[in-house]
Amino acid sequence: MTDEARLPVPQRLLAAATRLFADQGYDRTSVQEIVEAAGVTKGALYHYFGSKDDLLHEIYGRLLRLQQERLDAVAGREASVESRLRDAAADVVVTTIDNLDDARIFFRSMHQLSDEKQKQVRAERRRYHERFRALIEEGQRGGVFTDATPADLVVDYHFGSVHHLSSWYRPEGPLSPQQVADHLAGLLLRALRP
Amino acid sequence: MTDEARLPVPQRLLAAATRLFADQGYDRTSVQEIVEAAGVTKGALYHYFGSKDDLLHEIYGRLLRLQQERLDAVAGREASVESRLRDAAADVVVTTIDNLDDARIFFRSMHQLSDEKQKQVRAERRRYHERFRALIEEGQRGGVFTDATPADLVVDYHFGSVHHLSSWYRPEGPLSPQQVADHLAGLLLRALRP
Amino acid sequence: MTDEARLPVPQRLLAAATRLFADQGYDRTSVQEIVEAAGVTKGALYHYFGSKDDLLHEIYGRLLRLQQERLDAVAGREASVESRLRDAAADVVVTTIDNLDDARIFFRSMHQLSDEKQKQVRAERRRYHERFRALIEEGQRGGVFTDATPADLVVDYHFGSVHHLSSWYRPEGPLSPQQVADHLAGLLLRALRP
Amino acid sequence: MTDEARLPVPQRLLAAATRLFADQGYDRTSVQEIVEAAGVTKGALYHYFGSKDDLLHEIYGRLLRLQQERLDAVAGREASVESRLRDAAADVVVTTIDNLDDARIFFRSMHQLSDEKQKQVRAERRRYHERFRALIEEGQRGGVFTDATPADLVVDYHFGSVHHLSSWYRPEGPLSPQQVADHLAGLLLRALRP
DNA sequence: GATGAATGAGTATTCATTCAT
DNA sequence: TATGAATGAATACTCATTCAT
Repeated sequence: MTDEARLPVPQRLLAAATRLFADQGYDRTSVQEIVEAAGVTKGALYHYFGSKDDLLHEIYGRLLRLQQERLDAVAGREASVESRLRDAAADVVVTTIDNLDDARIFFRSMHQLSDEKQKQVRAERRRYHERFRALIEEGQRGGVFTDATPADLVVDYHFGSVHHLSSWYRPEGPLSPQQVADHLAGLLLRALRP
Repeated sequence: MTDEARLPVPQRLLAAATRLFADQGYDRTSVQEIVEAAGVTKGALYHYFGSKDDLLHEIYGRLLRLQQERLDAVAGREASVESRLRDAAADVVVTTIDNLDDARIFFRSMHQLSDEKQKQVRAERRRYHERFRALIEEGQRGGVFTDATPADLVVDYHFGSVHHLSSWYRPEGPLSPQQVADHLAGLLLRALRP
Repeated sequence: MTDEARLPVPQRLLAAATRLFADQGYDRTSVQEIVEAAGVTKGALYHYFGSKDDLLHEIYGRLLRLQQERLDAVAGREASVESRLRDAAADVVVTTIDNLDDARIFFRSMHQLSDEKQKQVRAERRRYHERFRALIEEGQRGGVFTDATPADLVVDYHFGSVHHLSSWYRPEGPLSPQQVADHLAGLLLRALRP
Repeated sequence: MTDEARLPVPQRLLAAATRLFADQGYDRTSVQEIVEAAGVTKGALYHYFGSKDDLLHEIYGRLLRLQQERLDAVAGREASVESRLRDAAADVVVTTIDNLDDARIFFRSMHQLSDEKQKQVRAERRRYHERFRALIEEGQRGGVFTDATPADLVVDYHFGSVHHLSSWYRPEGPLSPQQVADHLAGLLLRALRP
């Protein structure tokens, strides 16, 4: 609170909204609660954001941009496809856990965005999905991964487990984010062995 | 509609609520919409259900009971642990797809249940989780599955992909429910190879 | 108030809205003021009326129907065209004064109706206008009225003065509604002398 | 727009406000819309005008001063009272049509002025009304106009039709402003024939 | 069993105005 | 002169639930 209180108003609003949306869900969080938590008035919120929906969209955008950047970096590296896929699979787990509030909102409240913004988000997610799938297909073509399962399905298999993290992962649990990431990447790579 | 119109009132309400909750989400669906879709009045709804929350809880219960029964049946069969796990993993995929509206509600609206009912649901899900985990541990102890990854994490890995089905599976897509189930069970079993 | 308090809720709301819209204008009157004046809650208002706009529309409809009926009756009588026009011209003045609140709302707030409802009202007013114009044209064809001025313009001339009544007429003034009506009808008829 | 963009800021604001008030009504037009249309900021508006109300008052003042000047000029001419009344009656029609946006605002939004400013405007209109009435009374005393109708009522009769212009006159219609003016003045003069 | 009128607390959003810069 | 962030009160409308019939 004392930390956040020093931030500029828009960031303060975004931080408050993120916490509340993650805890209570988008529909259950009122604009009034957000502005109270941020220590500003409604007028200030609507000065910076066009609507409650805009806040949600901005939270999505933040996480999407972060993960897309990291995937692009990892996938573009000079290394074996196995190594790149393992790193990509593990990295998305770590960054999801590091931004667990954002992730929880992402998977729980996406369908509460306006139709128009939902379309936009879906397009960005598709780009992410396709980049990831390309890695798998590269390995399948090279024979280092089995092609027993269509690459699309493999992507959905892995991302299901990433989404699910926000349902069960607790920071106070026995496994560090990196350990969880290594395990989940390991499962994926083993499932792809020819 | 003509089918549903013949059902007894409580079932008609449940069917209408399921469709609407799946399409719009729990919070976005008003009691008025439900009773209109079911062709009854508010008084009738409150005659059979104590609250809007009760409807949601009943929808959960229906799916949970179904999947628990099927898991118990499969896990109790006389067969190798590999065969039983493969069947259990595939079965939950098929029944999830067969009840995709219920599943969508399950994963999207659970946190909108009252705290008390949420606790109850969580307890039932834990029972399901534990039964599934026991199968994996059995295989690990017998050496037919690797124990590189803790059984708990494996369960979460698989159930992540099951939850995720309601985000991407479309009946009009190229894969039948059984085909998807076989692929996902295959991935799980391959990941568990020693 | 004691009178109105006994009326059914919808009429009570309409009476309260009429008084307030006439006094303060549509935009300056809040739904809260209306329900307080009617002694009910907002929920009750929205139970009977879909929107604030609906109240306004209903007030219009009431006056329009009344005046259309009376014009049709007068114009359809067996009498000279001069006599029928004089009666019609005077009658609309009297009923406007008798419903001065409705009339004030009519001329001051029509453009605050939703576009869709405005269209509807305009169509109904056109019907009224045309019936009135037909009387004038009948007299012009028969030579009892001059055709120096197009009938359309004559109708607008007269209705201008009718609309204007709500700006200046005061019940406590020196002229009774009937006296005002006779004078205004007299002016019209004199202006139409060949 | 390019024309207006060159005007000094206060005139630009007044021009934008006039257009918007005429189109949407005073209450439906926000200060934000006005400053955006004028290409300035809120601070600038409040630098030149004390309030939104002031803009409306200034628009009134502009039209009132114009019409008062013209009436004084016409009424003071050396000519028969018939000729002066005809010219005055026609002139107010032409200047109303030439400033139809102002006129629309005048008749539609006057009651949205603050009480104090409304009083001021009413006093100025009364002066106008009285000057016009004096012409009619002059003709009645001289026997060139009938005194069958009180002069006050005759003024209201004519001004009703002037107010009404903003409801029906369209520049693209068949009659020019001068033609409409001649017709309406003709009706008035015929109605006053002894 | 079932109705539907009524409640009352809640929702997101708008807006004229102020004021430190 | 002019900015634009911020206020605070108001706005129309929604909704789960109750209850007399």
